[in-house]
Amino acid sequence: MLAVSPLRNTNNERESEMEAFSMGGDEFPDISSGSLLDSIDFDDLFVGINDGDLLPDLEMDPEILAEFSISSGEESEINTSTPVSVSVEKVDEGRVEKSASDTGSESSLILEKESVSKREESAVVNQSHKEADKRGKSSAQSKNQPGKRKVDWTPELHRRFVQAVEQLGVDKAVPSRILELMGIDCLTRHNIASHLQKYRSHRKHLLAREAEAASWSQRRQMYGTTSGRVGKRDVNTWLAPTMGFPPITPMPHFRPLHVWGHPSVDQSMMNTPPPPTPLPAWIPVQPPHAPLPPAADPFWHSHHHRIPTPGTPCFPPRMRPTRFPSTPVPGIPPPAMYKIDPGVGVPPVPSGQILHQLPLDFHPSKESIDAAIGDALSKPWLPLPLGLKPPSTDSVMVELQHQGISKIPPSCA
DNA sequence: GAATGAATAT
DNA sequence: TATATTCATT
Repeated sequence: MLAVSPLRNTNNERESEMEAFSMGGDEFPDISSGSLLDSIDFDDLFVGINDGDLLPDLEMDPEILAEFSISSGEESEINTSTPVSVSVEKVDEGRVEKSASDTGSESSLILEKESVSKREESAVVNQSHKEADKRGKSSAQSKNQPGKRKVDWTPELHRRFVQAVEQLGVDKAVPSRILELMGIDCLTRHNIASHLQKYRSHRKHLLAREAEAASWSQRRQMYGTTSGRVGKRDVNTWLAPTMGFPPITPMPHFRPLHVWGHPSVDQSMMNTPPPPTPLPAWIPVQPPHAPLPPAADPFWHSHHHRIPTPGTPCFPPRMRPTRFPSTPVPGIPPPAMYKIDPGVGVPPVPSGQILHQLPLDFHPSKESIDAAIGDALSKPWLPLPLGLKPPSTDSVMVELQHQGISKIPPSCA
């Protein structure tokens, strides 16, 4: 069972950038435990990603979402020292072939679809048709030769990266060690260094914003604004997800789950209410002072995440939304809106919180919407947040319109 | 010489 | 924008 710590929304980002999200409890495995990461079923965090049926507009096959790609100008090769299934895609003049998988016969896609709970790690190497230059080296040696390969940091690869960084400690994580822990031979220290640079940069950014949020919190207290309630309606007291970027401090007794396989989150984020931020106009039916969806981590907006990545909030599987009319937004086709009736066992999601964006046709049948929503809600871990992008014509926004919600359903325990 | 990380290039 | 590459530093 997950105990939910005081959860607060940190929606203070004006840049549509994912901030932090977390839920957790003291019943998570201790952070100091070496088996912590192993104890987490990361696939639960990615529920929904592999729902190919709901994701018709992916620019790549759903299975690749959990894979990483490396573009190469020549052959591809992956050697893994860890039990990571590796799928190698060769792309040669439009021809794509899967050439390897630890399943021996099935692609990781199939495995992921068939077994949601099974942790599937896979890698994809995409090879471009650029001029090969082996320079007399073996394929392993020539991997990632300058200008030859480009590592595509997919969620899965990033998760492994984060896992390694956390294992080492953010301050002690250096490329060589990270590479070692990741156990993906097709990566080079330079690849890691580059990504680490970005990772640290983002971490620094988060720290700065956290300080800003803390400042806002102080101001709100000074001005007597009660956090968590505006008027008669509760607003967000729940912390938005922290995407795959670094926990700032260890949390020995608080193990929030969040996306990207991040097993931990900065505790300071857990107690920092966001500054009031104007809601984007495209979000219909927003109550006054309703919180924004959590600002998105850059990874959320990468090409891998054109669909929402599952976050931590969870809903009772039995919950079903009911439709309600949406408020038209000039210039933006009104998304199909659903409300989720207030009920017991729903996490403290704020009113107005976007819960799920379903890449459906804009005018799908009621049945298909209901089926899609129902499918989403049936998952113990609902994907969220959905970023701040306006609903596209092929998406359906699901928005929580009610609340009065205070406890975690047993399904999340 | 290798590793690192920041700056810069692509 | 994301990643690769360069370069100064250790």
